[in-house]
Amino acid sequence: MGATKTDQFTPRQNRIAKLAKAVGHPARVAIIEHLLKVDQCICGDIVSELPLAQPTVSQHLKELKNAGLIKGEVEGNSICYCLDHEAFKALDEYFSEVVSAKTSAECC
Amino acid sequence: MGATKTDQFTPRQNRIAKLAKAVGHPARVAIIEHLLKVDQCICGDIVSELPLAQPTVSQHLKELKNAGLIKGEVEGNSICYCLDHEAFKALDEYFSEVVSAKTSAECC
DNA sequence: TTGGTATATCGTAATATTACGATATACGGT
DNA sequence: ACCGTATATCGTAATATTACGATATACCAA
Repeated sequence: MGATKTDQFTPRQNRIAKLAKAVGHPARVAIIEHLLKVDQCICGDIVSELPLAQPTVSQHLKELKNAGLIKGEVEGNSICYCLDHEAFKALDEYFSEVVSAKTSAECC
Repeated sequence: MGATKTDQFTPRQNRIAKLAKAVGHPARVAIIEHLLKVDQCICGDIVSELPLAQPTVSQHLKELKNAGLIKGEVEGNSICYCLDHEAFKALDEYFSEVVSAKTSAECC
């Protein structure tokens, strides 16, 4: 026990969960924020922006990439990562749906 | 080591991460979906909708509540939980911002 | 008050995540 | 070829999450 029963849920549920999970760490939120701020692909400098050691940052980047939130490759002596717009759009659409489906029932 | 360094990040980063993390499990996405579908507070029946045992579902509900995504209380022999609209709005706004901040730089 | 039903909590095993030192890899400059 | 810089991977310790059986709690109905 302990492992998530991925196969028991729908592909959509798993996809949203995977994307949201990747956003579910402040370091990764900070990385996303930084990618937005520099308004272009990261070419170095991520580590110095975060209060974490270099291997830890690398690991977070790997998870963001694995979840499909960022894309890019290492280019020579620096990395070139940027946000994957499609993934964020999927999240945006999901939460828009939830918000707009607001029910009239407010018993709590 | 191993614990998230929460105090090293901004409150906003931590808040978004906390909310997103709570969505980051397919069982919890399924619970949210169910809450939307029944279009009202849950009055029983969550366990039978999910492929998980009752204590596990209860634990997931606790986490959703702890993160602020749902609110409600136990009422007699059934629970009365519903989505906390504000929390989802916060997520919606966050991802809208990210999506709309799409940069022209697309080097990857 | 006893029994049935519904949810929560406890305890705990299996697994996953987080963090980082040490080390590997890869490129650019000299 | 060698060095400095930048990123990735390995190994591993600390912690968190996930899942569920057993049990507790709370309510309603008869």
